[in-house]
Order: sequence, then C-alpha cells, then structure tokens
Amino acid sequence: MWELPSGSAGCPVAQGDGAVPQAVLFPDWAYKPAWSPGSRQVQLWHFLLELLGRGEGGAIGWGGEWGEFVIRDPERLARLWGERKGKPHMNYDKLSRALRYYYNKRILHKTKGKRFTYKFNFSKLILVNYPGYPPPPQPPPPPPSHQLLQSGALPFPLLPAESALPACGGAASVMHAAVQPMPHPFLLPCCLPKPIAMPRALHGHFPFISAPARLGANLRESGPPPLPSALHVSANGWHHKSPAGWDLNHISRRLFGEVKQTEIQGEQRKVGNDAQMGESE
DNA sequence: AGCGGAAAGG
DNA sequence: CCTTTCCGCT
Repeated sequence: MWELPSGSAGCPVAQGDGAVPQAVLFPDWAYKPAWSPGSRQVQLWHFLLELLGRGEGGAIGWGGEWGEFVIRDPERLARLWGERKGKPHMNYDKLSRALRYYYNKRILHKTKGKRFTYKFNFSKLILVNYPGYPPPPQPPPPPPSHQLLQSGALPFPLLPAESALPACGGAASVMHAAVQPMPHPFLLPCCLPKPIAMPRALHGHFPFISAPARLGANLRESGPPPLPSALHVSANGWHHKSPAGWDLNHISRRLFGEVKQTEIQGEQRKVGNDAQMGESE
C-alpha cells in the first residue's frame, strides 16, 4: 500500500458533531494567484467545480447523472467566467469552445441530446488528485498487456456512494445515508472503495469537498453552509494561500500528459465508445 | 446548439 | 499549456 501525505485537518464532510457542511470550495491552494511563484491562473474546470460545489445555483447546477451538470444560464455563466479571468467580452460561444477543448483531455464530455449539459469525468480528475499516485512500483506488478494503466488510470473504478464503503468512520456513514439519490464527487473522499482505504490524512486535501445543495431532510436544518475553517479569503474574494502539497495545476499537468495519448487515438475514439466516461476508465 | 480548425495571446 | 477569439460547417 502506498503512503499518503500526512498532517491535515480532519475530514471536512465528516465532522465529529455530525454537522454536514454544504459549502464546497476548493482548498486555498486551488486559487493561487497567477503572480505567485510557480502558479498559474485558475482554469475553467476549477471554476465550474467551484460554482457547482457551492451550489451557486443560478447559472449552473448538477444534473441528473453522476458528474453531469447543466448550464442553466449560459450567458450568465460566461459573464462570471469572464469576470474571473478579466475577459469582459467572454460569452457562451467562447466559453463552450474552451469546454470542448476538454473533450480531448477527457475531463469533460457532452451529454448528447441534453441542452447545455456536460459531464465531468471524475475518475480522471479525482485520480490524479491522489498525492503519491500512482504508487511507486512495489513488487514487480504484472504489466497489463494492453490498456494504458500507467500514469493516470486507476486499477479500480470509482464507485458511487451506494456501492462504496465509507472509510471516514461514523460520520461517513451519516453522509452515506444522507446522500442516497445522487452522490456527487465531492463525497468521494469518504466514499472510496475499500481498496484504497481513505486515510484521514487526505480528507482535508480533497478539492471536491462538500455536500450537495439538497440533502436529506435531516440535514436541511443545519443552516447556512459553514465554511471550512482553513479557508482564507482575501480582499478580492479568492483564496491565496497554498498550504497543501498538491494543487490543481499539478492535476492539470497530469491530465495533460495523457492528452497526447488520447489524441493519438482521437479518431478511433470517435467511433463510439464515449459511453463509459465517469463510470470506468 | 454544438463542433472543431486556425491563429494568437498571456 | 490553456484558453480566447473568430468562424465555417452541420
């Protein structure tokens, strides 16, 4: 078993008192400013997950399937994105072009037939989020004969909460019970399949933390979303600190590393095996 | 609405 | 590398 970084806060979605935070928010490190050394600008998918995570609601929201989201107000979303990037002339046409570039990276996927509906490939995103993944070659692992199981691929599928084993202790069970209908990726830290036995160390580090906007009845009364304590918001409203060891840009690089492979298969892929994004892979 | 090439910029 | 801008095509 490979080691994970230690020394982090407790699981933000599974606090001792049983309170269930609803805010999501990436950890601060996701928002390193462009001018800070060794950092880059926020990327579109960061931004989308952020809006989705905090249940921004108006412009964009989660869809019916796992990882699926619907842009309810395309031009507004574009405006928000433009504001963030300092691009006053941003519009949905241009934003959607950027989204389409994600197809090749396999971060995103279009849900065909559903207007303004896309789907995240969380297997991709989350996997590369594991610090220390892939595990260093322990014993000589039997080299898989064909498929690319090398750098970003997981040896196991990420499962929805229903089929996953809570690794967070009691509170995780609460979550598990609370989020039946549509578990979203931010729940994964506490809902990973057993093989990976989510260590406490990781809980504070996961970017997709939080609970869905609407939870079970027993959770609704928990009031306004308590923000994670470690969150630092600066004057312009975004997080600047970067305490943790890994960051979304790192993830991006990992993702990008696979694009070349993907692009090579580009034409093959088109033939029609998009159906499994987010499930396996 | 949605796609993807081409070029350019940060 | 990650868009942003523009655009022809379906």
